Amino acid sequence: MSGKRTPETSVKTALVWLRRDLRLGDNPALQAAIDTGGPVFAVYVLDEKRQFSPGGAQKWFLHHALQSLDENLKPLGVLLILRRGDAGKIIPALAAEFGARSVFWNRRYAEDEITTDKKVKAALKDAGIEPVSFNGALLAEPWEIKTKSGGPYRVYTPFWKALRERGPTRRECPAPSKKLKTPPPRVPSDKLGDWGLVPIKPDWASAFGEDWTPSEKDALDRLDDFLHGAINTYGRNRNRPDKHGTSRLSAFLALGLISPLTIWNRTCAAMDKSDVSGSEAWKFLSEVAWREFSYHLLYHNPKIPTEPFREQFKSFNWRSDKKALDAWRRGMTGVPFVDAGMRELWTTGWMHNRVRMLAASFLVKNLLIHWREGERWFWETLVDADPANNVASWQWVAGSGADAAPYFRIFNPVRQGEQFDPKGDYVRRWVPEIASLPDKHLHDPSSAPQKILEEAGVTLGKTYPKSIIDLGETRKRALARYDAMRNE
DNA sequence: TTTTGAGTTGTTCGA
DNA sequence: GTCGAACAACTCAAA
Repeated sequence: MSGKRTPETSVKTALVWLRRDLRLGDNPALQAAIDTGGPVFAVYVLDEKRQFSPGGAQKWFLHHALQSLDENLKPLGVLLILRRGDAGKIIPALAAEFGARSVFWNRRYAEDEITTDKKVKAALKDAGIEPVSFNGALLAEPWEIKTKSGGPYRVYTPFWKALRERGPTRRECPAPSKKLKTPPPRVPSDKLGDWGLVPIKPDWASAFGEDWTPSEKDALDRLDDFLHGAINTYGRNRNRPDKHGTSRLSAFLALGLISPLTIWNRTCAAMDKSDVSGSEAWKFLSEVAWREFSYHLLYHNPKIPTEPFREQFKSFNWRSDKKALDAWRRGMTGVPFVDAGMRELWTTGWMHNRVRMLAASFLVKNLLIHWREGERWFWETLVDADPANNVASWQWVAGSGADAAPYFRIFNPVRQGEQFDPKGDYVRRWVPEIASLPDKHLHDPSSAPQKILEEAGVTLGKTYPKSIIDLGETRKRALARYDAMRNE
């Protein structure tokens, strides 16, 4: 080593460890690091061995988000350092190398993440470096919302009522704008391009760029657009995959390019100016609150990423069926609404929420395949994969989750299609091989007379798969298996 | 302690 | 086509 990288001892160097909070605005850890007045290093560590390390699709998003973050940090004089490996070792080592007085981060809530953070905390303390953590990810942290008897909520509606009454438990902090007085010295960083986050061959993310511009600015623009448009029809159109009825902010929330508090505050401001219908806006915020509820569940029930929330589901008799699982993943089940969703997911890294529910229901109820298989696939293919949301939502659909729907509520993808994609625009877009079928038969090609199939150029089993299961029979089978579990 | 009302997102069947 | 009931019981949260 040629000399010390350590800055003057009179200057307090700060390190901010960024994770799923890749933004400047409303970032308490970054703000605190900058407020120290000394040089600031920002570090992102990629550790693919960890449970909630971004999956394939999210890596694409991450690549662009880091690029954009770096561009935003530069004018402030904050250096973004990229490292790969065990954060438990890398962060304390870097802090020591920089002669940092403090390390700042925003808290995480999954058991595996908490374990890593505790390890880092202990190592820093041993080295005489101060670890400082903040709430940067939630409106209220899991220990801040309690039932009257002091425990965590296990049902959404009373949780939402309590959260709404309490409101966010911290203030939004503005994006830093002043250039730092003492920029930190240059430090080696991994090259983002070397991480291989963006697929090359095959380039399955080729179409992602049409839907996503992963930057903080794009997140704020999306929110702004939403608050000037779709929010006023949110209640009606949020369930319509054939329309642009949602905010499409999930991917930005998942990697923290925007905070839920910023969403909350700007939505409330739009309501106050009475530009926006209150009932529609509250409906939107209640969806943001579902994310909060999932985080609270995950924190208070650390085993739910792998174990059923409801104990009795431990004995549920899942099927294993590689062929069916594969057909589901590829969007080749022969059930148009399910296939449309699974193809949208593969092509764009995102799937409309209504379709997520019925595609998930199809896997766990009609096919009786374990929700963890679905959870794994979604983790790999969603740009918005979120440790809490993904797990809690899959368990909800499977019936093993908190506040689960009664088991007898089994989605029928044909009925759902008729209801939420009535003109078939969504299915025709993603399943073009049956696009010429008339509306009446589009969601259930097997119902079409041979003549109509021929006219539409559809040969079931050839140009488009025959449905791999009978919806009615598999529904009965699922109910029977649920009964068997209950009677054990 | 006991009681009471309620619980994101559905489907089918029969009148 | 439309409507209400049945589908199961159980657990949660608050009074």
